[in-house]
Amino acid sequence: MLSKDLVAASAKPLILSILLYKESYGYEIIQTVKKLSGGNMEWTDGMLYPILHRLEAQELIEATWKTSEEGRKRKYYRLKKEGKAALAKEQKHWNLVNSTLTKIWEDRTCLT
Amino acid sequence: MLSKDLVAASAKPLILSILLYKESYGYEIIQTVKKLSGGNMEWTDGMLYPILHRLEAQELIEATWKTSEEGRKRKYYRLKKEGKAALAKEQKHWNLVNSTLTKIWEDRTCLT
DNA sequence: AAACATACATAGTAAATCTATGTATGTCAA
DNA sequence: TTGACATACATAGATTTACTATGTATGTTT
Repeated sequence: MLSKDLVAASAKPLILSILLYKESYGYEIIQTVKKLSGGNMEWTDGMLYPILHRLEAQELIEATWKTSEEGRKRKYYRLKKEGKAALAKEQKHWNLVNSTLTKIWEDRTCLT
Repeated sequence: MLSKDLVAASAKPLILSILLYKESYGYEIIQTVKKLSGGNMEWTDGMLYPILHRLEAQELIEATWKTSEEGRKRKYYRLKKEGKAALAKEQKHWNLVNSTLTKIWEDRTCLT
């Protein structure tokens, strides 16, 4: 089970990344994350929806209600311009931390 | 400025990694992290000490007071066996999330 | 002797989280 | 046709967490 902290740190970049290439809605995002992670990340809807609402409040994404052919209503989220910029920043930060960790994991002499 | 979440998620693996190869103490750990990250990660002592205390309570690290040649007292932390195992787990989890993000960043077709 | 760097500690406020719960509807098998 | 299950979204509020602000102490430099 992934730590709370790691889930928290990766949720925002993951969601924004998923929405970068196509609109999606809560339920589908959960499935996408599960699939992408090889079944290791299993988000609950109760944790995702508040995050989506927050990202929407921050104007990084925006929502539209649509009705699918089967008649089911879904709230589709789309990445806004500000969201794209935020994603770039998230990506930069993640890579910074990742390279710091990688450095120490691959080369112990970096500590001296 | 790195997000709170990212700092939280990386603090534990970073500290354990630093202690894997040599004993260290709070003040020095802060400097090591700063140096390793190219100046991008600047931890405050107020956030680090509670984490060290927690890791100690979890028996992942253990502390010994020592007096340096200049007469200054320092609390040196050392990685315990359980800490090594915990680090391996942290590393595995981090890499899992990292590869999920990397996958989506490098290959948009993975979403389809 | 003042300023600064080194070194550790924690109370308590401030904030975030996400579990538990609720609503609603479509599909399919028995 | 009804019960089970999957789909789909929402949020109050208890619980947990984080870390700022503050305090102590001492060595070094100017």
